[in-house]
Amino acid sequence: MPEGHTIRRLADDLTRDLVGQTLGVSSPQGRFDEAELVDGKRLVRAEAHGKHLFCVFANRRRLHVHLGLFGRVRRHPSPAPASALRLSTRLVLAGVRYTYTVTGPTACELVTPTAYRALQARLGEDPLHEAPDLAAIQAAFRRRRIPVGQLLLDQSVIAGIGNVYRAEILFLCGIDPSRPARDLSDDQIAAIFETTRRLLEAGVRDRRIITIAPDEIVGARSRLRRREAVYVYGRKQCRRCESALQTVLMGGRKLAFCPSCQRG
DNA sequence: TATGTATGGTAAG
DNA sequence: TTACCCTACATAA
Repeated sequence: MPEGHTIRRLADDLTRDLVGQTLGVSSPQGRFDEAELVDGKRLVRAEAHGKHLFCVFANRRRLHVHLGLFGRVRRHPSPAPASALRLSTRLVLAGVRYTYTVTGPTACELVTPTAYRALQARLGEDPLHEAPDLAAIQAAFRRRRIPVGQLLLDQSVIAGIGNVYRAEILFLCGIDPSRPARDLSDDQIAAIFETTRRLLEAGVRDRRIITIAPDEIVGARSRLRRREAVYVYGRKQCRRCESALQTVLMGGRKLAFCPSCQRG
């Protein structure tokens, strides 16, 4: 589930459902023992930066959640059914009408202002934020000779891209993933950035990753299977030209690309 | 029941 | 680069 769009959507949902309310905060699993420090406090704000979620409480405590690869968030009507509070549930945020539960996160902790600043400092531009700095991204590309396919997963450059979006962005921009980042033109970097923003925004709206053009969708969007919703990720053949896709391991993760559509 | 895989990240070597 | 952490689900046996 979790690339940048998921977390932004989650922050928006929490803002709508829980902000302004006094929350019951607990950890059935017991591994988030700081829960008691914000239990019974009013939630003031929920915000996303890349794949990181922050919840600020009225007592100025700040909750940091990172879902990692396995983390999942579920929303239940309050009071949550007992099945939602199973032993693997790390975090419960219980509001008036809705209760959110989190399982399997990489991080679920209260952060000090210092730790928060350190975290922000190593996160790059979030394309979903108000005024992202394109020039800073272009400068970051210039500094690196690693393959662009590897750079796109570096959260200190652009925050929020994951393995699915990486493959789709490079495809849509027609860029060979192996090209050194510093060799890309400013226009290509700008195109990568604009494509990232467009896809993430669509992901927030759709609550899922759909990268194909609207007019390519046949039938109901809800019945669109994941493999049919993308051009290259998880596929064997290019959705556009039917060429056999190539797969490389880049940044330790599988990356599929179309040798015919991505020569630039 | 066991195995493999997954939209992520950190820390050790 | 590798090992490791976190959970759920699909598929194999």
